[in-house]
Amino acid sequence: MTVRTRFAPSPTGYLHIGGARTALFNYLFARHHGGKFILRIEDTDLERSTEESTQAIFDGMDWLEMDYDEGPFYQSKRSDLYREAALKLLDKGLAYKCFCTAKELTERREAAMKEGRAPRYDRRCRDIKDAGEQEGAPYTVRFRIPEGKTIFKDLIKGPIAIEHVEIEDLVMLRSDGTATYNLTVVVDDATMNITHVIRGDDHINNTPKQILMYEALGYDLPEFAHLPMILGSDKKRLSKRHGAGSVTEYHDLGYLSHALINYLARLGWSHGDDEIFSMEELIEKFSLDSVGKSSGVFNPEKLLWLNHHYIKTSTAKELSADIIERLKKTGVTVEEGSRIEAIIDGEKERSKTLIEMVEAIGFYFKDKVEYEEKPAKKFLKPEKALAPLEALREALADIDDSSFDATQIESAFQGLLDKFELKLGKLAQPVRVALTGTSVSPGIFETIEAMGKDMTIDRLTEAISYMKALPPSAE
RNA sequence: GUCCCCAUCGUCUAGUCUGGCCAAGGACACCGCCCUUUCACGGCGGCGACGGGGGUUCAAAUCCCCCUGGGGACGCCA
Repeated sequence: MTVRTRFAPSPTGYLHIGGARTALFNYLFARHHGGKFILRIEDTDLERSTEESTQAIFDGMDWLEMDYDEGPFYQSKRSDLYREAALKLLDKGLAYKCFCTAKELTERREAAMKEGRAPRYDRRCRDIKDAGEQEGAPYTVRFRIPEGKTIFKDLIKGPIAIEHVEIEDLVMLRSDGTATYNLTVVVDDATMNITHVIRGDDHINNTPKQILMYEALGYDLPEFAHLPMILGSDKKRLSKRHGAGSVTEYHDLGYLSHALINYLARLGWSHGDDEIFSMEELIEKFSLDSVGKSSGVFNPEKLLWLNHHYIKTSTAKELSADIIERLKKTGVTVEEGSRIEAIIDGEKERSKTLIEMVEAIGFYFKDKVEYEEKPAKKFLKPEKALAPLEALREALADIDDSSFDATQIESAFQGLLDKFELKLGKLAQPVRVALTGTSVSPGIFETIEAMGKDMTIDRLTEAISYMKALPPSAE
């Protein structure tokens, strides 16, 4: 039997961290077993479902590169199927009509809560004989929960038993005739031949209800696997409060999609002491046996570390399109090619996000350098830096345009160090400030190479003028 | 309130099923040192946990029970 899993979000918001991990585990499990992964949009709640949310979910799936084999299916287009199933149960006496109004139910529930009783439906319409009298009145269809208890073996949590007295006779069809979640899920998972239902453990309590419905409808049961929740740093269920909500927001924040994938995979699942996994490795190694039972706290620091790791190990070529796009948004137009790649290579090891990288390389594209106050004051001192910088400008000008590379630049530096009897740091820092405006940048030779001869000389000239214009120092 | 689930460093986790190899390993974060033209990267080291109590056993992080703590569910939401 081929494995078939599904991700079934309701389009009432974007694809968030928790949903993305559920999708990922379904995806990995299906791929690992050479099965199918299906996307289903659970949009039976017309009030809250929106097209924007549906699109946001697609965007998230796309960004994370989780491709699905079938779907997207929309529950809103399958209402006949659900209705048919509900009517069948009604016919067989496994479901019944309930004439209680929503208002009555809410009142009773609140009263029960207040008195410390279980806020469960009291089954008052279960056996009414005079249903005929109610003819014409709106009603819902409720599933008749039988006596006994349900035990199922969860692939992650192990055996779980729930007494039926704890389960209420749930509404399957609303008074407007539309189906509710527990019915749609069962009908869809059964008719789509889902073999493994992998979802958040907030659904554990729904599982016995659904198993009972599978049985009532005569369907074969799938396997169930309930994933532990992801919590925020306050140990509360993860929400927007804890940082970015939508996964695509992480793209905007400069994260690589694979960093998020790797992070999400390791939150709740492990493979010995390994931390870094390519998608291929995840597919190869993923197993529900290695999924933990306890909930995990979302740790942005570790995500950041992974992001940094993947930036470091990406090639400049791989990053360049994204970086160029981001530069464009800051008003800088750059062509693809070796120059931007050299710039990216210089910055890869020190940028934890692509946003940081764009900020860090901004100096290459500005018309004029803006000196930060502290470094300028410290390093652009005429009495120390003026002569070396002037000499450097000449030495660099002497290098042939075609061989203006780090090696040539380094030997130009070396000549000056000997002449002025300076250590490299004493020369590199003033140069760095002159070129970048800050005291922090990649290696100075690489920076000069990436900047190019003309711009380097222009900026050295600017720094020289700047120092000359300075009032005489008291030192 | 009732039911369900869970419990190893601050966090993610290995180890738990199949008790001894665990005076508990790795990773993130943090701290220190080294490398060094700055910042990073990297290297080395440090800090730091089996929630508590009872059992079972020659032996318990590992098995059992209770307590505590945390999470979840109880909708004409999904």
